[in-house]
Amino acid sequence: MPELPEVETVRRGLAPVMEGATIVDVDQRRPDLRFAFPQKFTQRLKGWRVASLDRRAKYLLAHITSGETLIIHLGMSGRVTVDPKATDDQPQSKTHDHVVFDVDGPQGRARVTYNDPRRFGFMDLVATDELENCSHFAKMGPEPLGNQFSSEALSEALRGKNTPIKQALLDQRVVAGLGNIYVCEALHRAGISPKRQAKSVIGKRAERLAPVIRDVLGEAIEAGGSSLKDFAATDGELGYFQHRFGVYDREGQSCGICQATIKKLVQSGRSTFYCGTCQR
DNA sequence: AGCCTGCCCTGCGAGC
DNA sequence: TGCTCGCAGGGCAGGC
Repeated sequence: MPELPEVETVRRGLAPVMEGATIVDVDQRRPDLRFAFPQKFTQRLKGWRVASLDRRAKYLLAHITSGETLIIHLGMSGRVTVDPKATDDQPQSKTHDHVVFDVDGPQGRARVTYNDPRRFGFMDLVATDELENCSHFAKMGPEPLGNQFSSEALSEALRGKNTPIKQALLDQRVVAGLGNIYVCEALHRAGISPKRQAKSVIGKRAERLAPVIRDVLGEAIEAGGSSLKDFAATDGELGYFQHRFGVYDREGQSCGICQATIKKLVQSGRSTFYCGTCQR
């Protein structure tokens, strides 16, 4: 599911109930998701407070007063919901509710539930001052909405890459947080073919692409993300950026820019949607 | 080192 | 109606 805008939408929904809240209880209902949970997962969380809620690329970060950071990755189908009214009496539990956090914060008690049918998601605990060097982030590229990201930084990261630009943008070392949807959308807006060699996206093309990546992500965050099958915000609200897709999942429909028919191809096993007329 | 493929897992829609 | 197949937003390991 979730690319950067969806994870940011989740972060914004969680922040009011999680930030400053004490983790009263953690119910870990299985030994693993995609990976095993870290050792003594629940014990390392219980009783501590969440200092702040953060995000890096597609990863949700809860900085804990113990000095560790809880890392949550939603994989493809992970979903986090908040039930502010939940009490200890008979919470209704759904299938694939794998972890339940009971928190007590400025806004009172709340139950935060992690649900993930495909279990491609995972959680980890890492020392907060080692976060940048941890395995998840050590090689990761710049945040596309941050100051480190620019057309110069982008063309530098793409320099010499003998791979289609579509695949290069999915590489989290080039820019962090893009997934299949927003790569397709950004390339369409920038008028760049997904098949173009990454190393040729320099100069004017990189100057078009970098700002467009920011725009697409920013607009998607404002729209509450894109809800295809599983994504929803923490309160169950659906995002609506999917209604603004220029190309994604629009094969056979007409391009909003030039009216040509949107095409689909498969690149390294993943669907690419594009306009063969205005993307060059 | 860079690049590619396959795979982890469940659910859902299309097609027969 | 009921099955089988292909495909899905991500990222890792193992191959070349």
